[in-house]
Amino acid sequence: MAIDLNTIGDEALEDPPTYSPSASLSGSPSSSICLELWHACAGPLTSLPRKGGLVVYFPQGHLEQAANYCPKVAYNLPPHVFCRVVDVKLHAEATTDEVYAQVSLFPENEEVEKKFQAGQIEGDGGEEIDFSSKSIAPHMFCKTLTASDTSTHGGFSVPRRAAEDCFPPLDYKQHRPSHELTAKDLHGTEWRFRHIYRGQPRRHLLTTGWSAFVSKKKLVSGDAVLFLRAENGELRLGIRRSAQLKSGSPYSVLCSQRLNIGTLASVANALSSRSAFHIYYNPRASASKFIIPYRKFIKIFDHSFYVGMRFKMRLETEDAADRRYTGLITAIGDMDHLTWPGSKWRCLSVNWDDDVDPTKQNRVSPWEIDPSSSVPASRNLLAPGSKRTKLGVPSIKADVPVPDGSGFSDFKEPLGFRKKGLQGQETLGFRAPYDGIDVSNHQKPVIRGGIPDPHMSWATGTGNSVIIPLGNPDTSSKSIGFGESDQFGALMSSAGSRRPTFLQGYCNSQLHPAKQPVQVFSPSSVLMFQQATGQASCTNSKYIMDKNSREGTYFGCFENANLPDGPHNAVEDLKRMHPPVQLSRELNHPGTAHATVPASKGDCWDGLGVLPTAKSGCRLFGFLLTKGASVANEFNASLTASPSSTEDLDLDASSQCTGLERQ
Amino acid sequence: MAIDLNTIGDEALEDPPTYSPSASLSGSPSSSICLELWHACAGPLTSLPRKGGLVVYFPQGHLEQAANYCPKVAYNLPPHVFCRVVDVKLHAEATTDEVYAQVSLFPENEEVEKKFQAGQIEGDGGEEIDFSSKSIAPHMFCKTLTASDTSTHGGFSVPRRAAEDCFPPLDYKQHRPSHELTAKDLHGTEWRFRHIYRGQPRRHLLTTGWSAFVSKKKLVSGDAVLFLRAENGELRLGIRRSAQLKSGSPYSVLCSQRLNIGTLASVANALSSRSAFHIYYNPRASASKFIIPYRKFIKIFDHSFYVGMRFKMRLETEDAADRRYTGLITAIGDMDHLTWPGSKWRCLSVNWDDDVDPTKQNRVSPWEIDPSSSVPASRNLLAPGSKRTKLGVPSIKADVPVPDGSGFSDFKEPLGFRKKGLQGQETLGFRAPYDGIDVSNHQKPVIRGGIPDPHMSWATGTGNSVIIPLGNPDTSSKSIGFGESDQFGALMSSAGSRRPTFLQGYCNSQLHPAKQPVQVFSPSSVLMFQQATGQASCTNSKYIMDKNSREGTYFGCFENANLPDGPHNAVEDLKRMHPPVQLSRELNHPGTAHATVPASKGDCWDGLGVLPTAKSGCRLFGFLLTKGASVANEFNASLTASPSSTEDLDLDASSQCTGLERQ
DNA sequence: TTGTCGGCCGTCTGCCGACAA
DNA sequence: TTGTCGGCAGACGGCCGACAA
Repeated sequence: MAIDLNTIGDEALEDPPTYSPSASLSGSPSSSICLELWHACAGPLTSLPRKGGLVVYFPQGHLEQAANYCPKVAYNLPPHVFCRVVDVKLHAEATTDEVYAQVSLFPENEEVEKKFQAGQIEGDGGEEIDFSSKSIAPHMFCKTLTASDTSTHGGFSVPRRAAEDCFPPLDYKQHRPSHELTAKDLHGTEWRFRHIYRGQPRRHLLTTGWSAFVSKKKLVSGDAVLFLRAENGELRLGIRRSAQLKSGSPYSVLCSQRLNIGTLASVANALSSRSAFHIYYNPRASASKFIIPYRKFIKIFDHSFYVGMRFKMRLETEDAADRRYTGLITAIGDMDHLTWPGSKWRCLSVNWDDDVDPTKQNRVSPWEIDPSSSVPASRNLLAPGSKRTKLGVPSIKADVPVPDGSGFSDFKEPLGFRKKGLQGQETLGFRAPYDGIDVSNHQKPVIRGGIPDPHMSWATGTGNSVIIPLGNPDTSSKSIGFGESDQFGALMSSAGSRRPTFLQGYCNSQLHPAKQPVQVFSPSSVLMFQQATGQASCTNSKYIMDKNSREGTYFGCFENANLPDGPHNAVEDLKRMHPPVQLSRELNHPGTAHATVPASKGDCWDGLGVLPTAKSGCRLFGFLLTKGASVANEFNASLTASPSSTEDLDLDASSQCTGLERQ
Repeated sequence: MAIDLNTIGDEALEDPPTYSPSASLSGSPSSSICLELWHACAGPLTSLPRKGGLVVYFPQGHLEQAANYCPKVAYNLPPHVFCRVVDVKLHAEATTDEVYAQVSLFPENEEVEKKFQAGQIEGDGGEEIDFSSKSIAPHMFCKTLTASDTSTHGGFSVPRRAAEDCFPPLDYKQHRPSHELTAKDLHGTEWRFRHIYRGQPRRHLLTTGWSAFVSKKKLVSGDAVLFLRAENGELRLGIRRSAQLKSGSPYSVLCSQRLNIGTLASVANALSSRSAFHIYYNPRASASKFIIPYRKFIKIFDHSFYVGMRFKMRLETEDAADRRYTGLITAIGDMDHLTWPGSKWRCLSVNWDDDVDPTKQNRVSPWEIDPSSSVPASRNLLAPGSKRTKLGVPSIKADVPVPDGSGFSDFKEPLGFRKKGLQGQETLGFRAPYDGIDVSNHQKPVIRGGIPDPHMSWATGTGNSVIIPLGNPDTSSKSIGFGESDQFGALMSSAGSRRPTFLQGYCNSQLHPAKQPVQVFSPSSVLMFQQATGQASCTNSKYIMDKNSREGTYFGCFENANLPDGPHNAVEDLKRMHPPVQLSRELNHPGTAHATVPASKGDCWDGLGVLPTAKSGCRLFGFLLTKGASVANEFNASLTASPSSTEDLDLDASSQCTGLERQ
């Protein structure tokens, strides 16, 4: 077993994570998962939470991963669950080699969170093990299989440098040097191949044994295999299936079952009983992680996120390489307000500069992105101080900065919603509070102020975070049927700490029998609590909203529907401050300000999900050996260069049915 | 869809069962299960409860079926659960074609049971659809596959009568008449075969298409296929895998998962909340059904069951044929007294006259067997009236017959237990109460007596049923910490109805929050209740027993451990009445009385699980076409006649791995 | 009547270098 | 440097009647 401990983040070394490498459920108990191999199969962007660390768990993202297999029932779970990582186990599906991790989480209450914020808990901020490129096993390569590689006609063509680096050396003095290789897969199963150096010109090939591997693993062209030489010289062998087959394919039946079995129901159960629960995380099933280190999550409140902001983000490319893309925030708002009000999960709608959008991912979470450093200057210049004056919005309170209401465009919303809107105010969105000149002296008021600063939780939803300092907390809490005002008050005072307590705690479960709906204490979850108690449904809220503020848009179902008139009007005023004119102009011409984008071919990528990927690449020492400048070009080239190769793509050694049966 | 309604029992026609034929979960939604085919695949002995009927559900048997896959946790469930059948759905596993039924049950309370007994509920006594031979589809055949059938070398040899009866006629004037057949499997998938009549001598063969079917269904020699011609002429095609592969094989992964998911936990949940629950019943996974019509179950109290009694019983033979076996009851007692005290599930230990014991089934449930009509006379002559006198056991009460204590032999018990026993009284067992001359005038006291007759529930456990008339119910209930004496009293009075209320009701669940352990009301469950409340553990009972009565044997942990001294001594006296001498003599020579057994080769059958079955048989119109007198001989013959055929048995078209990989 | 075998032929598997991208 | 192809040989699939149980 060669687990490289140096693949673990430096800060974590004080409390070395004791990973529990584990065989898959149906595998032999003696086999164990090689961490390096697991990560190599999981992909370059995969990271894992550290055992003992504090994390935020997003049921919404979890459900998103499992959505293909189980009904979308949220069980009244809060959008953010504050947890400690009890254990992390690495697994691989026995039948498909799909990698997944079993993460055991224990729900924490806000006491721990407060202590952590106050610095009373040191060094376990939930650092995740991000397998940085330096720590990846040095002797490894990953090759996307060609039609020839997967055809029954021949063997596997090994890239020269890969063979020289990873495989035992051959005796090149011989005419056709060859020997037998042995490689272990994730389950510890050994695979033997004949490695030969032959042909004119000479090349490395795997012949005997290769086709058995292909058919047993049901590999098709476009899938990738990776070889990895461990420090003890042992060879490891993993596979990474192509992204196209990921959804809807029957090969992950078992995994789906594992995800399926009471996914969120068991979580809800664990939260109400304050017991540990287990999450199965498939790093290749969904682009976004739904367990995020608390420290990483909290950082999003140190940055401004505003519509029109440029950012960078790492994404996995078609050939499973790590690439940095750039994009533009087009809107900020709840992804599914009815079910997950105030969730930060994928609350940013984005447009990509680059022409490739692997998973059609037009929504990202704030912690996933990297604010582009070249932009803020120009953005600051655009800050419409004059507009604010021009619109004549009253400054409500001098020392409490007010988020402005611009920045949300519903240009992606269906027309049906748009028609409900009124005079261009179709949607409700909020810019980050510290954006612009007016609030420049409030860049970091959080640390200074002992006074609750609700704007820190801007993304919690626009409603309560604005209202509380303006209106009467008691009134608002009563108006929404939140009976336990002392708890609410406790929450308010806790907001005086370094950071606001927006995560959902479960500390008072003793006071409430388990039969009650899951308790939520943060303002952002008030609406959810209403739903649970049945005192007010979101439909009702929406009705009030439509009636009073005519906010009938998709994101219009906000908590502010329950506000008294005063604050509510203030919110409406805020929205008028920044009409979306400037935004939409910028969005319609994304290349104007920052022409880093090549001639956009975004439209032609819609067909990618249908066509097979004949392109291939080889990764060696983190260096992409694939030739060609653009992925798109390479893809097209392979299509035009070998039009007849599609017949090979149909070959599947495991299905040798006769013509009769095929009919 | 051709569901033959005439396959359903006649009595049920007044309320025709609306079966819900259902595709397997992962199958196509349009396909539907053919009832005839389902039953043909399930086996000749399979029966199904009727929708709307009253049944007894045995968690113990359920757990037995699922035991291969899930932990044996009984969740404090009572041994017998009285239910109404809400729905019955037929399914077939998509990947394995395993048939199973989803039975939805609703727990009933004893009120309904009482009404039913009093005749106030008519005509829904839970008749089951027993597919009697007359109702089986007339045009069907089932053939166990030979090595040649499953080899890739050739096709499928169709028995002549089968082909003439089930397949469309060929034009025999042609030299080699042939045409194409189409048959639908359980999922509605069509399979096409070339049917040809050729060879010298002429024979029917399925050639093209056959091997694809074999490899797709992963059939091996020993498995059976069955063809069935529906009334509309459509051909159906099913498979029955050989019994050898049933346990431990990976092919029923999905089914196991379905069984696994909280098998008994969900039942316990449903009982405590009085809601319906769903049972997956695999008719081929276990020999005994665990959902029994109430009427059938209650009949066991009309018959005597005593040690030494001869009986007949239908069992499925090796080649899935329905055969009648005869045997002898060797003991009567709980199968697992610790977990299921008083359970009637397989409470009879038996010895088989016949040399074949397919599932090594040495325990049966009373409703499974048919009392042999030829035996009782001789048995009555053996009734040891003289012995009773000889032992000097006092007659406790003249008009209350006393069960005698003979009849249980522990010759199958491990020695470790035996050593704990004392002077030949190693075990505690009870003969049926109406056995012998002394009680011959009590043959049917149940209907006559308005007085509670505890002996009716002889199998409920020996303790309370003996004690109650002798001792003071209040005393005994207090001594075991049964706090709710009024409920206990209610139970006692309910025992005055036509039949004793031994089934577990759940009518009072409103009074008890769900968090309490499952409520049980019958005397037989007292010990279980103790365990749940923690006031007395079975270990304690055992300790008392060892101390007072020195009953440290396997079946010694009975309720009577808690009895006051008086009745307890009576029980000890009862045990002394019939030392197991006579019984063991009879058991050691099973052939003496009824020499219906051929020269027994029982020992040589131990190896059956290892060797492949090369034997085959063909069933046509319920007539077994297989030649050969004894199954054992046939098996041996095939081994000696074709020693080289074993290489064919190894062939598996789906695994074409190279020699390299095989190593 | 039917299970197994040898004969036979067509297809598939899989190793080789040629060729070209 | 390596993806694909034609050539080639051996393995396998699968249809046939012979033979015998």
